[in-house]
Amino acid sequence: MVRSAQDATKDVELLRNFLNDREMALNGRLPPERSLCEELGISRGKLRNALAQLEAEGQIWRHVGRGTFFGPRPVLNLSEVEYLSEQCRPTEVIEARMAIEPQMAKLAALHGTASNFAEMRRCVRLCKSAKDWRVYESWDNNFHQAIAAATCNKLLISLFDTLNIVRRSTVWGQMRATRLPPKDHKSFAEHDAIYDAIVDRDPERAAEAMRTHLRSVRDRSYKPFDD
Amino acid sequence: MVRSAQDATKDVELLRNFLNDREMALNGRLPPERSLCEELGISRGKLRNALAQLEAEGQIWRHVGRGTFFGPRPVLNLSEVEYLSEQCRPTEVIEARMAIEPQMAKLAALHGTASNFAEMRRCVRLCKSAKDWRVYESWDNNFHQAIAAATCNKLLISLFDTLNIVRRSTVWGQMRATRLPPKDHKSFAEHDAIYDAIVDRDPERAAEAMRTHLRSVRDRSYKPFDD
DNA sequence: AAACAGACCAATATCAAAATGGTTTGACCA
DNA sequence: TGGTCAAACCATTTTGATATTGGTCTGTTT
Repeated sequence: MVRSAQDATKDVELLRNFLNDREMALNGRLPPERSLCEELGISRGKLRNALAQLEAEGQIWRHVGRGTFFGPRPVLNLSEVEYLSEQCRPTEVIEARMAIEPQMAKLAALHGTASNFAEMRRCVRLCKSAKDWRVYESWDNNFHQAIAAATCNKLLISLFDTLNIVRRSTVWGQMRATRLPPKDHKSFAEHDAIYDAIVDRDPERAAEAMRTHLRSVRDRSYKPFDD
Repeated sequence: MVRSAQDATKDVELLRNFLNDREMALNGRLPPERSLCEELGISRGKLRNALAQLEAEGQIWRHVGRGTFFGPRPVLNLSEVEYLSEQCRPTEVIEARMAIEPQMAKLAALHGTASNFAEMRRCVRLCKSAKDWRVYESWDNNFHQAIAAATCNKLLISLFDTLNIVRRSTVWGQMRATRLPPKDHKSFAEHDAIYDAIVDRDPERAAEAMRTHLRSVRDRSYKPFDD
């Protein structure tokens, strides 16, 4: 027993030294198991035991067909938004929106440019004049996207894009109760409030207006299920 | 002149009718241009002009090699984090973290489970005992990821993953000034504060502790450039 | 009983060929 | 002269067959 345990730790150290000598880069790929076990002079079973320990420590991660990689964790984000859409309940989506979009409105008020504001104004206007739910949703979507663009932060814009795709694919098909959006749709005033606060360069008011808008959207969409 | 303008709008209407008759699904793919122009009985040039107008309206989007798709906007998120990493300056990354992570801490305090807390405690402990910067960063990363997991929101977790990947790839290689992390590293107390607030189920305090931590990280990392 | 080598499996990468949106060219026509 | 059209060409992406890779099982050996 002691003998085999010593051997196991010995194999792990052999592997550790190999990684240190090679000065593996982050996310660098290790040689395939079949090559590596030969290179280290140990059997594939021994090698796999050592790899398993390093994986448990979070030093490497493995994936069938791809290989073994040096790094702290497997990359969970699959970019398969369809997968996310299936996994996410609508309440999760609205929760994520309420966590992120007010902050984006805040940054939009701080960093937005004149052309950002013009685009937002255009979206608000076309949203009001929409004669079809599908067109309305399109410009409502463009409005929120314009706010994201106004943050002037490419990373935030990208994150919002994925959030937005998931939102659209979960909400799509809902809201067919009425054929046309009403003239006095509640969102119109809320859009105006968000727009005004951002143009006034008032971050806190912009965030609060966005929260109010999202609360309204949430209550309008999920009230049937809540009560 | 009037004649050609009329023809142009006529082509657009022809295309609109085609889409309505087919009842295109969201993100549905249109036939290839070469087939569609034949099917509609117009030249490819005319078809492309009509498609261009619909694209300007945000009704469709096109991509070389992929096709023409029905939907409000091109899908910007390429999931190519490497691209984002090149496009994003470090200040954008820290800005995005300060926008999102405090909200996640808040939700973690609301929704976290006992096993989430245990994982967070483990990360904090192993972070303190790290004898190497790389190991320290690994457990610091795991700690923030545990907070994301505690939100119990798959969408937020996924968004945080991409944010995190970009962060790691831009920050990687920095911070080689000292060989080992100091025993009294400032982040240790900050991690404790975040962990305590979350376990105490105090959302506002958790968010504030996270903001403090991120401010500290930002000042420590980018002070050389700011002054 | 444990370790090993080989074979097999499912998932992924790889690479050439086909497909697709975008552009240019030259002929044709009003 | 200005516009239209068809064909060719380009860069990018998809597709499909093949090779590669981590994970697993089996029979043999020690």
